[in-house]
Amino acid sequence: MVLQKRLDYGFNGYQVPPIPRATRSARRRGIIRRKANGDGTCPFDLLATVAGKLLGEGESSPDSTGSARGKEQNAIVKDEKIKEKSYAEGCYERGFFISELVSQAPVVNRSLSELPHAQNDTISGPASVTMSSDCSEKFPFAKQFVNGESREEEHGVFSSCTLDTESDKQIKIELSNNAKVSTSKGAAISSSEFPDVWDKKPSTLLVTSDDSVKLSLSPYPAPCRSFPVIRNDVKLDNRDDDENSGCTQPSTPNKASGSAPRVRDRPIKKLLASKYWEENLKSDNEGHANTGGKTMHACHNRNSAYKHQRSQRDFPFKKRKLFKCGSFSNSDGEMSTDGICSSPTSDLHGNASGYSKASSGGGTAAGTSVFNGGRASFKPSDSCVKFRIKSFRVPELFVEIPENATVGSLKGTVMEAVTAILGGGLRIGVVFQGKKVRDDNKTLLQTGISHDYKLDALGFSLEPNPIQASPPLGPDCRSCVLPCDTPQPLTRCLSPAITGIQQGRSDDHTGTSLSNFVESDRDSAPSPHYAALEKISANSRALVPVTAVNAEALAVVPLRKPKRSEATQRRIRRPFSVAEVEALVQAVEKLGTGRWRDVKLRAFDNAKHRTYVDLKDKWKTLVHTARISPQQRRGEPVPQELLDRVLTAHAYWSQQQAKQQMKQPSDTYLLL
DNA sequence: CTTAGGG
DNA sequence: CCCTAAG
Repeated sequence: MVLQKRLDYGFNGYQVPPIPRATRSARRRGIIRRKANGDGTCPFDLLATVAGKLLGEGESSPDSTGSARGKEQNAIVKDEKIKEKSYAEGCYERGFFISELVSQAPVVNRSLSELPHAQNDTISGPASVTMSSDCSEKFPFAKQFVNGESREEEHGVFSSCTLDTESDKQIKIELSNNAKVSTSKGAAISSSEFPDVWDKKPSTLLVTSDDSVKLSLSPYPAPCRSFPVIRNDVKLDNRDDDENSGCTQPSTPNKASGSAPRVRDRPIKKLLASKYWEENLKSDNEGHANTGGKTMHACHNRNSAYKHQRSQRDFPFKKRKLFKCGSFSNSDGEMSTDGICSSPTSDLHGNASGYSKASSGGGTAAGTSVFNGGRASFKPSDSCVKFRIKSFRVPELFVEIPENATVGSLKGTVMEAVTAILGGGLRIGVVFQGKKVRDDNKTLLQTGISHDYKLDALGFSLEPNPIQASPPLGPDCRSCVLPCDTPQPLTRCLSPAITGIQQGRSDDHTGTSLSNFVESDRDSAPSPHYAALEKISANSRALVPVTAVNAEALAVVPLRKPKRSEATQRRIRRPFSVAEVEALVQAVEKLGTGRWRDVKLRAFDNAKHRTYVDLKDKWKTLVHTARISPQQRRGEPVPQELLDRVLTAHAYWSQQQAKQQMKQPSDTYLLL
């Protein structure tokens, strides 16, 4: 048995890098453009699989004339803004795809079952995948929560993971220190429940069926303290008898898990799932140079989020240490996840030091078997680092679709895009102490990621697959991975984007600004407003201590209104090309300075992004450029010949203007 | 809305 | 490029 220390990290969210925005014209054409995804070797494959299923079979498939959307189908969105908005607010909601996925439970089930089973691995403990969605929410996009737990004795990969789209969507990951890096990456997907909080009010519905898995939603009673969010867990179980795949109605709210339809936890499933992911991750990660990470933010709120699509381009993500686990020392191999690692509370309070010592000695046996029981797992002795992924935001997608397309097709298209991304577009990057950890085979301990380390130095990033990576941001964007600061101020943990999302409903300002932001983006063209993004990224805290995610945070965070507000995004800089300069010079030579509107019409009528003010400014800079030494000039060199003409024309028209000036005054004078 | 200029 | 005053 191997003693392991576990680490728990909380992820607040991921931000996915935006995909280059299509030009306006392109947008008009209405075609979706998204990057093809690479191979599906990412942790999200599972999701992708599900999504794929959806697309293929689900009613929700895009083009399908889904009955559900009947009303909407005929609706045609004519206004670009509207379209974007809808995308932004609707389609992109992660709730959207996730919920969709969930609804397709059967698929999930299948995926899991299909996962290769590692023979060597021993799995113990609960292996159940829990998905929950909260129907209570009006939000069309149900929130889903997926919780999977798996355990591997020998490797102790990760215990469990939770994917929650709830307002606080989070994914929690637990790893043992011995876990390999790759594992950790994979782990991101799994999470465990927090005993304390969650268990208290387990309203879990189990849904199962052979082919289909059903989801039930029952809101999790809001945790008293730490988790403000309400969760509903649905567990998926394979039942032969159950053929129905539909989603169970949320009606049965709180059945205790026990009483519930019965949950057969199949450790195997979980394990498989985890393994599956892990493997994918490994393969994916290996050999790939890490390119600029992109971060994905999860959208917490229905509304908000998507206004920032552009910004999604990079997403840094951060993590924080929930609480100091350091005290735990560990344990052996336990992988029991739930108990120990999961619940922040317990860790924080009681277990810590005491256990560690005690257990470290001989905990082996316990560790292994622990898992079966489920609760038993509570061995405090492990030192773990907890991760909590608060949410995922879908990376910016480009969608162009004909105006006469149906809403259904739009949805489908978006789904497709999302699926593609999940399927192969992302990789997980680990950054520790400012360096990317490329060696997937190192253990966390070897890497230095241990419970007693400052997790602040650890960061995760979602990176686009090189293949489909979106260009926009430079390869090196520091902003991609941001380590979290100290866990202290919860408020600080929330990035504007996230915050906005979370509070979107309540905070009008935020919403507005976000939307505006988007709008401006649109106008501006190709490149995203990086600056804005960067800002957001910088401030955002993808990872947050689990404890952090609470009411406190939620309650507090009045989003600070973006000062200049994203709404007023600066237009992107677009250097004038030599050709443009040529056209400008020619026009000015003919029309003179002072008639910028005419110049615009004459030479730049087609360049919507060039306003007459821009032309005037450019002329101003050209004159300046022409007067300085070539060595002092920057940017694309302008042929001297043009600069000479600039000076000549400028001199000429200045003279003309002067003449006019002279005349006027004189006339006036004369009049007087 | 255009110009003109400063920032 | 932005912002603004001024026409």
